[in-house]
Amino acid sequence: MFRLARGVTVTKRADARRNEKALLDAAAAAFVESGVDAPVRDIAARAGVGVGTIYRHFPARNDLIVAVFRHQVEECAAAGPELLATSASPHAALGRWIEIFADFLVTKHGLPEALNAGDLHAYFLERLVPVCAEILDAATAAGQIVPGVNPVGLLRGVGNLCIGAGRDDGYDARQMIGFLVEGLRKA
Amino acid sequence: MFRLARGVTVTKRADARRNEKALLDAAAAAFVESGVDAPVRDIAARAGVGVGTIYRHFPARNDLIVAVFRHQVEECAAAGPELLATSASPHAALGRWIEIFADFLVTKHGLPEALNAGDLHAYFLERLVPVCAEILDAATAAGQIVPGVNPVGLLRGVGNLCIGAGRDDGYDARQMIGFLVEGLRKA
DNA sequence: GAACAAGCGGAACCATGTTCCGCTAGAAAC
DNA sequence: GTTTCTAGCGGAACATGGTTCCGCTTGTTC
Repeated sequence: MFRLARGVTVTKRADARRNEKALLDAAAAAFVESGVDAPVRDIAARAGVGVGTIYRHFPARNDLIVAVFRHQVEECAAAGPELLATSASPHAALGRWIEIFADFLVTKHGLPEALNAGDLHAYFLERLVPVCAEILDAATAAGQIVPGVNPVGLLRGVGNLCIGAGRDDGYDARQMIGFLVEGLRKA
Repeated sequence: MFRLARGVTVTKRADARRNEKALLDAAAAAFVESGVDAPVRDIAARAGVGVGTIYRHFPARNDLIVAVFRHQVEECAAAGPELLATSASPHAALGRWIEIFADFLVTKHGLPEALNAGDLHAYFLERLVPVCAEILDAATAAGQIVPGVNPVGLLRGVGNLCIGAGRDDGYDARQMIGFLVEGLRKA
């Protein structure tokens, strides 16, 4: 993998690279079809590889999940500063950003649940907390929300509220999230 | 079990009654110690019975959970009308009742998660939704909260917010629930 | 084309919920 | 007290899911 003598080769073997791509594609498809709970074996079969191959590329199931959604998390993170710059007010930016975050979660069957169980947090929160903090700071500075709102707490709260959205019982995650954001307002 | 001829006997066998009690006690203890995810086998061992016995008394794991917490759910349900009668305002009653509900969930390791997964809903929600609806109606009628808040949605939202409380990362479920209830207020 | 190890496949392992069935032992009948 | 019947029991066995392991394959280099 890391051939350092005689012409610094740092490339993986061709088949390994191919398999990793195939796995990401297969996982993405499986997640859409069966949710992020799709069994490892199914994903492996879909990609035409053995389970061992999954675990070589992604040491745990969660790592595969993170890899599949990394791009979208990145986009969500990028939306933060942009909204802050273009919105009518920091509180409006906050509301809109949370909406984007929630839309991302709500459309991924089983992701919100998984976020709580596994240690997906590591990456998802690490990437998004600073963005959330920035918006929160701006809104606080503008006197639009109560002081002392913890970005980690807010993100986890919103994530939790997304759980079970999409089952047709009378639960509207977006409405609840709306109430939560509204409740942040300074009285 | 149901001997109807010759002197209507409707009692279970003595050992069966004893085992059911032992199971409830064992489960309660296991839930406190390891959360509601405590393996069925552990509970059986604790009660000194085989797993088969659990499944005869409680057809599914969830039924055991419901049985263990039924009493506390009942208490929570009873608190509703009482609070409505004694609180300064319907919105205050709502806040306090939600607090009681949340306290119940937060102190039961893994219960909020389980509420979403299994079909625990059946009983928990069935019992609590009408109570919540009554308080909500009173608060709406008093013009203290926005109209159209769905009791099922609110209860599930609060339940979701309780997930992961008690892990010492910076998540404060009660704070988030406070924001949510505050967000219900009529602007 | 020989040699080496990166990489592979999938059987095997572990943990969990649930089912099944042969045996045990309450309790009614005498 | 004994017999008889069956409710009820224990726990092996099955299903499903994540993860590990190891002998074999094959890409890559010389």
